Amino acid sequence: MAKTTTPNHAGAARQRGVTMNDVAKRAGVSRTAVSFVLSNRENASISEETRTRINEAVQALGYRPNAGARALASQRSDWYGIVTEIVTAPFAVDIIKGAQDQAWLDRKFLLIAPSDQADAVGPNQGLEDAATEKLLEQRVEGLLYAATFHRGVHVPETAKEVPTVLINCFDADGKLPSIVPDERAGGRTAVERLLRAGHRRIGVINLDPVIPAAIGRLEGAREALADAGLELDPELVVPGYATADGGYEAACRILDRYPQEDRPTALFCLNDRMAMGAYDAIKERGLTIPGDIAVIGFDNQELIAAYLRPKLTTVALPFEKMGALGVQTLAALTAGQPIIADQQLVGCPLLERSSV
Amino acid sequence: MAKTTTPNHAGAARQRGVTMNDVAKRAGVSRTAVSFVLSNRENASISEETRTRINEAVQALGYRPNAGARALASQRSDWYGIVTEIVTAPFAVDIIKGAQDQAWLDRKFLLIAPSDQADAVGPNQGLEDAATEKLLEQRVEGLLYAATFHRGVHVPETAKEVPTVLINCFDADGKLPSIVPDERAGGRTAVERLLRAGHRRIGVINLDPVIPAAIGRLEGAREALADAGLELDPELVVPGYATADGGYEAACRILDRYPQEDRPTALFCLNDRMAMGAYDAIKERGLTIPGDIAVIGFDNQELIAAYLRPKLTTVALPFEKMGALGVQTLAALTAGQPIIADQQLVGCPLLERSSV
DNA sequence: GCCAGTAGGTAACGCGCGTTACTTGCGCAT
DNA sequence: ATGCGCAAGTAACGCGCGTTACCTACTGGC
Repeated sequence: MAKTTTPNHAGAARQRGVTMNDVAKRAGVSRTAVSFVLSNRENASISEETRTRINEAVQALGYRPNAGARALASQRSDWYGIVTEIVTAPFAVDIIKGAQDQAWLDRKFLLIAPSDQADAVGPNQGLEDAATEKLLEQRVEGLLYAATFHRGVHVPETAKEVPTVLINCFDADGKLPSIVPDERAGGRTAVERLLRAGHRRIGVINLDPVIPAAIGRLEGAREALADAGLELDPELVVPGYATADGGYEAACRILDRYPQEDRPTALFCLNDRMAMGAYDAIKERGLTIPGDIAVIGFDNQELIAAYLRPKLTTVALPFEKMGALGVQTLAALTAGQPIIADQQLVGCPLLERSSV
Repeated sequence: MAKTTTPNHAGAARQRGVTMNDVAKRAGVSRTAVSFVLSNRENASISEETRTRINEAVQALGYRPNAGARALASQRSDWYGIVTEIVTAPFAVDIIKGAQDQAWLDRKFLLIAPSDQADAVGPNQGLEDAATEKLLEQRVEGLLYAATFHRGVHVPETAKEVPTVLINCFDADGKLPSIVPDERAGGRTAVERLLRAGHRRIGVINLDPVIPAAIGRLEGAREALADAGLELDPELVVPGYATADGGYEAACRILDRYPQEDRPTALFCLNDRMAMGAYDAIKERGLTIPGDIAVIGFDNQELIAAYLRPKLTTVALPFEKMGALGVQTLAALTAGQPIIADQQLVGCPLLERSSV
């Protein structure tokens, strides 16, 4: 039996990688000692001298722990998974940033799985299942679901094997904890800002009235007006498609409907894209912003709000903070701690620019 | 010694997960047989009957393979890693989408690591190193580096232990393969479009002249003009900051400098943000787009280009395609295949809208 | 009646590491 | 001299799985 004893694809360029055994051998100690040093075990007793010898060996060999093996042995992966449509509809990409930053701080790794891979044609649900499945195969310790816009969603059944938190959406049928923007407070903030600038007659360019964003923001607007002893005039609330064109048309309707003295002096646009269209309508009529008409938006879509002329004052959706809070909640959940509430609301800060 | 023999955090909710052994036991076969069935080994001989019995057991128990253990045993992780600043500067997020889609098709998983974590304060380089290190600990089979804008970069030394491909950037000092947009051809495309519409006198709103995007796009513009027997008038090339304001100012300068009959009839803005500002300058002067002045942009920043009024005709940066090509190149590299070229150029398609 | 060949499996090793139980040497009080 | 306690380690098991080498019918050809 004169077989060569190199079962591993030995000739190839891929070197086997240095293991703990190599380090141990070089330092003249047992592998266990190396493991103790590398994982900083308090109680285990290793002399300062061998400790440094081991560390030197690690340096010299360029040893790098194998995360997979570590996960296998320790029964914990240090991974969270996030399944999201954001990768393909990047509007709310800051959620990922916030989540990732927070995960990094916690020494966790965030696995990002897209929820709408065109792997197989079919109803979207199946594809989310595939993404979830893939993440569970990686033995993630917790799952995050993130949506591009605030709405109710259905989460695959399999997800419930592991702690799960929803971000910018909520569980339409179950009891999963979620993190969503405080739309109502945001709407209030926007209108209060306009009132503070002296406006009494405020037009509202509304979104599709059934979505949570529209419901909440409008409710907040109503509250702010009520606090000032005013009522929201239903005639001044006009709906539009959530686009620049939609905003343009809605603004035209609202501006052309009244004689100058009855015309609203401010417009609350329920998102920045519509505000962008409203700008055009206002400028077309020879009116100035904010001199003749003040405009306030919502969402803080940087690419629009910061580049419009004049720059758009708007209420920001706290994507990054929601992402971070999602990871924090997940950490609490996996640690077995009770969570604060089923649904956590995150405030929407006002961003002052130049349109009010 | 009446110790309880449950070393695992047994009381907790976290069940141990069903393993291959469980499946084997339930199907009344050896674990090896299960492994053979699950990995679809061609040569191994398993009767059709036991095969279905095993599959039934898998279903019944809800068995899910442990990716980490599989990676450990098979010495291949099926992971690629991508290091990128895109997560925090989402302009080019489509690179991730393209890469991820392609990875998914290849049954690979893409680990996304942000390159600018504020983990420790210090020069950016160190942080990229940390991200790279973390990915290598996961034993990724290949590395991708993606930048938000086309430029030269320095890649951490450690990255070179594994096949590496750069996307939307290139190795400033070494020989790593890269995927970048064909800026020159894109510039040519833009100007050819304007020429085709009959324009002879074309103003160019330039970026910082030293960056690859500016150099390439301008060179392409020059070529297109030369093909038509024209020369690029240096006076008509005005630089500006890469913002809406910068575009506004540059457009003002260019529009106010000439009497009407000498005024350029078209503006080639080297990015869409500047085009956005140019729109304002044009409209302010009572001119129409594209009637009096045609405008063409570059980058195809959806949020701007598709929402400007009129919608902006522009040349798109092929982010998604570059991401996909990056993964394909990586696949070739890890398979030991030779790659096509050190630097692959990807074409920039024209997106016709309404501003020309 | 015997051997070769094949279908249908199984035992056992190793991947790299965490962890527990155990061993060894040594100083010190009795 | 003996026993005790502690510092400083080490041997060995198991995590879940891929893989190789082997084993046991059973069939067919001569």
